[in-house]
Amino acid sequence: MPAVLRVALPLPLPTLFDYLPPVAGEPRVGCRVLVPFGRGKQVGVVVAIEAAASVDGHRLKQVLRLLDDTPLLDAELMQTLAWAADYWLGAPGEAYANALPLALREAKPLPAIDDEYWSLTVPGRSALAAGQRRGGSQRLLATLAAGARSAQELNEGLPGWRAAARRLAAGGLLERGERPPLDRSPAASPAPRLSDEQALALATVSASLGRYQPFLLDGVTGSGKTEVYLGLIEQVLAQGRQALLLVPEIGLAPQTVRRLRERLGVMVEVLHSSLSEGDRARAWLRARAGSARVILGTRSAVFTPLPQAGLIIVDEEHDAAYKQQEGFRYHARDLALVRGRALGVPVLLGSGTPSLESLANADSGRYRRLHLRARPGARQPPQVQIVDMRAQRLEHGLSPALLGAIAETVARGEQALVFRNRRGYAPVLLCHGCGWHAECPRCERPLTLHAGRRRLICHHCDYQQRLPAACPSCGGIELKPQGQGTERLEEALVAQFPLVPVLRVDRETTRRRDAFEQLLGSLKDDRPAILVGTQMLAKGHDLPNLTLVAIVGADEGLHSIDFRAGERLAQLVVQVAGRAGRASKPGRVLLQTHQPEHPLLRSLLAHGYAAAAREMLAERRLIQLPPYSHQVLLRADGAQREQVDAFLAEACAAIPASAQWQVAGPMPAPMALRAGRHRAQLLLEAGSRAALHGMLRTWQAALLALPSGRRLRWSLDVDPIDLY
DNA sequence: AGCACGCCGACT
DNA sequence: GTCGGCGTGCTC
Repeated sequence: MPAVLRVALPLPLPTLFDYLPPVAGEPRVGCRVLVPFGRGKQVGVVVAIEAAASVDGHRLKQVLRLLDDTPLLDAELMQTLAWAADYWLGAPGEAYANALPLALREAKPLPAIDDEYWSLTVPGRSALAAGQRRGGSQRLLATLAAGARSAQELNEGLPGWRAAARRLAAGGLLERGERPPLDRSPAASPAPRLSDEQALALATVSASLGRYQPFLLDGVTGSGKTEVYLGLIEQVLAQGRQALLLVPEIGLAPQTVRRLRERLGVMVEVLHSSLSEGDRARAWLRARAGSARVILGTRSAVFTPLPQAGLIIVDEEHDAAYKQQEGFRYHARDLALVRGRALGVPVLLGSGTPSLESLANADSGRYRRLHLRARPGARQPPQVQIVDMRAQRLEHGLSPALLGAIAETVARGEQALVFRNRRGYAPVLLCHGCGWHAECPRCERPLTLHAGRRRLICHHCDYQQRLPAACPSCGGIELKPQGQGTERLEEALVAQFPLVPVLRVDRETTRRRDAFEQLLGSLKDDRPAILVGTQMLAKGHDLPNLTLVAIVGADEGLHSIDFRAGERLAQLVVQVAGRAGRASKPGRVLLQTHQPEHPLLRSLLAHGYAAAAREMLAERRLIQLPPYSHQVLLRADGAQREQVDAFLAEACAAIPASAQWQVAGPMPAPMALRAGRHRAQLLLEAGSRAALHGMLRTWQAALLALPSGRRLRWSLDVDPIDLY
């Protein structure tokens, strides 16, 4: 009886496809196959080998070609991917498509696993010694004289080296190789002395190596989490095993890579979206081969094969960047835990401001908790103080108390950071003549004034228009910016402190690749400066001379409909505040607010994040919100409101009645109109995850069958992290 | 998702 | 009389 191959194809379809085995080769589960599909061809992954097809035999086509002799995806990854597709309601093929780098989803031979290495030839050495070359060629020769380098290393250290390499290789001065030469063995630098808390955390996780155990490492920025990670990775390497380190965004990666390389003395593979597809594939394959020992990456790196897994670390586990917000809506932190269980390795979640989900898991005993409270180097926690904005005479949104504190700081030769989570000049442009304000025609939300570019821009859909000279409604010229964005704060601070450099850090000022790095790099030294910026400033570079952090207008989110607004605000405040003060210089944090008596702020400032989180958890438990209930959100958007409403009404009717779940909505989305499309949603909540999950696939199938769903866009989000 | 098939409007 | 709009259905 001929076997049938069940194949996952990279399409957003809820089904797998059956094929007859190829003429040649022995396909196994986890192998890629090239198959005919419709009029074209697709690369799929063999998910199962069955005795009988699930469709009529005459519809079966034959696999064109087996692409892998041995499975590209091992049993653990196959199992985890199937679990993930099921849990997050993904199309089966989409999970595989997310796991495989693009270059591995083509019907081509696997790229060579060894990196490209360049070294000097004997004539090359003579040429260097004779000083025959200049400029880029000379620099490249000098670099390689110290030992062969990989293309990756040269990219980092010598931009534009490739043209020089081509010239020199043509002259026989250089030679290109494929495998690491033997003379490369970067010496590991010694570990610093650990604090008692660090040593305890290290020993506790270390005792669990070799089996699954989740840990929540609670430690603010600067508390030495990274040293704990490094110590553990060192032990994992010593056991001949691999370590996977996930970070929320790659902006944090360059410094982390450098630190890992210097400390561990091994190559660190970096996997992230801005890598070239070839490099991504090579890194992925090296992990699969086991030659990559330490893998550092963002969300999608959670799919890296780990045949000799020893440890998985998720840094800044509370960060929303771990949740994919489109297509296959998986959560990399949650998936890391699933993989840890399947691989039988500990999973270490680190954060100074853990998510309420993780805190609840620690409370219930599912995670073991580790604390890093003391700051090494006897660093004092910053002193946080509320500035009541009511009844204050404001200077462009800055209170006298705040300006005074900045003045004192720069007078001492130190640096101040003004944090405002809103870019542009002003969030609203208002006509004092008639009350008209500039609004986005496609979102019906106020347009943000960007004074430098003389434009009004919608921050939701990027609609832009020129700044009107007069009110389009009454013709008056009393158009007044309302509220403050970073651009306006910068202007106000420049006017107020003409002798101090004021640097603005937001998407506008850092559009160039490494402008951000450069900007922050220039603040390393001991001169006074004032930084103004958005979220981008919340993490990243260590600024030793920064002693004052002023948070402006962060409390606006407290009125949001999203029940996670408070949690996010608390995390943001703590992360931003953590940037103040280093070693010898104590830090100070000012929180300027209209709601000084708000319970969350009071609790946060009086007792810290842990206490505030505890109160928020108690509240969530009381009103049965996550993590004490489970949610699935059906979002829909379409050109006409009626379409959207009709679809959601039918979707709602398709939910079987049960006491095990509750339905909220259909209701308009918090942004009911965005980029000209009407948006609405339906929320499903349940106390039991299993009960909820039991009905989801059936419901999804019912939704797919609804004709009203075909003319609009809709998606199901399991465990949504925001309600937008 | 991509692509074909299939019936109704403004054009060389 | 056609070219082409996107609604509908299918892909093993």
